Amino acid sequence: MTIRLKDIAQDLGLSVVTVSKVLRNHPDIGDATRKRVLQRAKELNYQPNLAARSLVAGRTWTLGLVVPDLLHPFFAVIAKAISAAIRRQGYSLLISSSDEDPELEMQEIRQLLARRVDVIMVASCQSAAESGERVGTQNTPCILIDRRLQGLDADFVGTNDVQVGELATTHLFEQGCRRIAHIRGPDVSTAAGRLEGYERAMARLGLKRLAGHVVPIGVSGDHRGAEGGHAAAVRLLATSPRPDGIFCFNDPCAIGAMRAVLEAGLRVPRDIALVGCGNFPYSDLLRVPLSSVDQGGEAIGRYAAGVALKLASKTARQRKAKAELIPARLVVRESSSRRS
Amino acid sequence: MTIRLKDIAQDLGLSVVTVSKVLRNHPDIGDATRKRVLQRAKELNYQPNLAARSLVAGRTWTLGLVVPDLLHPFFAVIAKAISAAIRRQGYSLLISSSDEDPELEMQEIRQLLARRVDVIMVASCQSAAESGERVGTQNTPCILIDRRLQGLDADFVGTNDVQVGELATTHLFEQGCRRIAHIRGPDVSTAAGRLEGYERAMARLGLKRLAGHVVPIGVSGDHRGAEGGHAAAVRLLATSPRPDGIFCFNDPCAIGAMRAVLEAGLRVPRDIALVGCGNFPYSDLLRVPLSSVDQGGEAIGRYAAGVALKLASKTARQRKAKAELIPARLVVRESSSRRS
DNA sequence: ATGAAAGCGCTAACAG
DNA sequence: CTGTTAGCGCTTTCAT
Repeated sequence: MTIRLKDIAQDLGLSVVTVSKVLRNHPDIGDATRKRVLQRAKELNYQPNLAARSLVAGRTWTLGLVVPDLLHPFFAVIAKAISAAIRRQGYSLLISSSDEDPELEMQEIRQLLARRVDVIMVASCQSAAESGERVGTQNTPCILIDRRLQGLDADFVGTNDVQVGELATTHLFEQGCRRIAHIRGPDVSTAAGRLEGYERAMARLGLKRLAGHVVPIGVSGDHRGAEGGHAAAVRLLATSPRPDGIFCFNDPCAIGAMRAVLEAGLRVPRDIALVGCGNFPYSDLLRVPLSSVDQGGEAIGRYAAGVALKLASKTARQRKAKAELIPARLVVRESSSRRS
Repeated sequence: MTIRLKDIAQDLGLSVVTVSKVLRNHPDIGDATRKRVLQRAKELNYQPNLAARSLVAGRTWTLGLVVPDLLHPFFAVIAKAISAAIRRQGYSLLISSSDEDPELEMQEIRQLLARRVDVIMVASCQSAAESGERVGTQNTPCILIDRRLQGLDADFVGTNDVQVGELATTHLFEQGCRRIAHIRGPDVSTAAGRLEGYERAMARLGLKRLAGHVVPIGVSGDHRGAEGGHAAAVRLLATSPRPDGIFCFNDPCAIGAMRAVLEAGLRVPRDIALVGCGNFPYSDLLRVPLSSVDQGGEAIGRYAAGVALKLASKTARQRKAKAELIPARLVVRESSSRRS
């Protein structure tokens, strides 16, 4: 039997209210009583029933997080950072993986709503084209992570994706690349931002975007990203003139592209330089260590947690949704070092 | 305002109970009423308040999972598999990372207990030597994942670690290695099991364990595993005779060891063959693709979820704790292929 | 400084 | 078939 407020009250010949007050540090309680209660509570290892507390308080001290894939290090690091940041405040995190399936994502969100989490954070896999109204979270505050959604007025925390594209493209240029191609991602805001950054940089650098040098990855879902990157790179290798640098919209894609380039008997970075995005933990252990743009996943998680806690304490409700762009950072490795 | 049973009851001129019954498919309800209720509930997008339901039911339909590090792909895959398996039954998963800190782990477990999760699953980072009594979960059922604990009578689901050691060692032998070394892990049950497997295999194969050929990794925590593996390998390289094969207790460790070997100007696998454990997602993209023993993380997660659901439906309480060993599987790659 | 009463949203047991 | 009563464990007035 798990012990209740009532048990320790009866034990001490007090009322439940008194005990409750002591346990929540309510001021007007006699010092003697307070000590007795604290003592007994510890002895019995009393744990307040959060469900009961939630029922009356109307909040659960629980946050919800939905990510496309927990196995993906970028989302794992975000989840971990959030978890660490909210723990100290007594919050817990309900995490679910949508497996890059928009339907499943909706279902998970509904589940979180039913559980009355105080805030929902979601890295959505809904196509950016369809309006974000699908992800309605009623009056539960919602924070979009990493990927924006049209038509949903929610806070956003994610990478500055335009900057990602500019950083990568400019770097390739500086390494001597003049025919810079781009393997673009699926229809989500991150891919669009990176493409835009690529295009801006190309324009600024006075480079022409050659025919067939921007190819879509075709398959979505990072678990299949390497295959997609491979296929896309094969198409790029068939163009003429051939690219001498490729900015891949993420690391799995870049890894697949690298394989395609090497299989074609070309050298990385000499013949074709590569830059990815995500800065996978083991990027520097690859056959050719991969240059990559770091998205600052930990900072994203930390920042999102901060916003969530603010939203959860519901004082500041009804304020305008804000977007926070975490700066990206290029990590140069061998795959793009042509002038060492 | 989130809508309640009462709202839709008043709306329809019914009692709360009737509505409640309809929503839970209670049999004896008039067909007409049932339809009206269902209709209205959908219109209003009614979501039952799980907190209230939990309070009366005494269960939360929530499971807790504590892992040492969510970033670690092995634990991420387990979390993902559990999440997917329980979702269909209407359960959710509270996940927390203990950061390989025993104190934090205890704290997280307490938090989960306070939240009255139906079952706690924990991949503990408590040292195996200290008795598992620290991880007391009162009368909340507990499932140990991956790592066993002395003195705690809980279900266990994890890899057959002795088999891991035997598989790896035997394989190195078959590849022609005769001076097989082992970098052993920290004081947790998995490391002990793998060491035992190594020793059994050595004995069976008639090999002598040479002086200094079993070295501890020194640092714990997988995030620092590569450093530890590097340091350990450096020590191994200084022994005489030098090993010609190393079984590393996990992949990060093996990756560090590989770096040490290559830095010493030796070749992998020609001079020294390497086998790790964990089968990291990107193991085959390393400089020298790494042979590794796959622990069947997904199967572990699936199986643990099954046990948890059984435990949660509390019918079968008080049965004896059982251990389920998921078979390991060797994945051979270049780092140990000496006879191709 | 302490306690009695009421109620959070829901369900179980029984009555009509 | 439908509704009444009671209560899950806790907190919030409001008396005392």
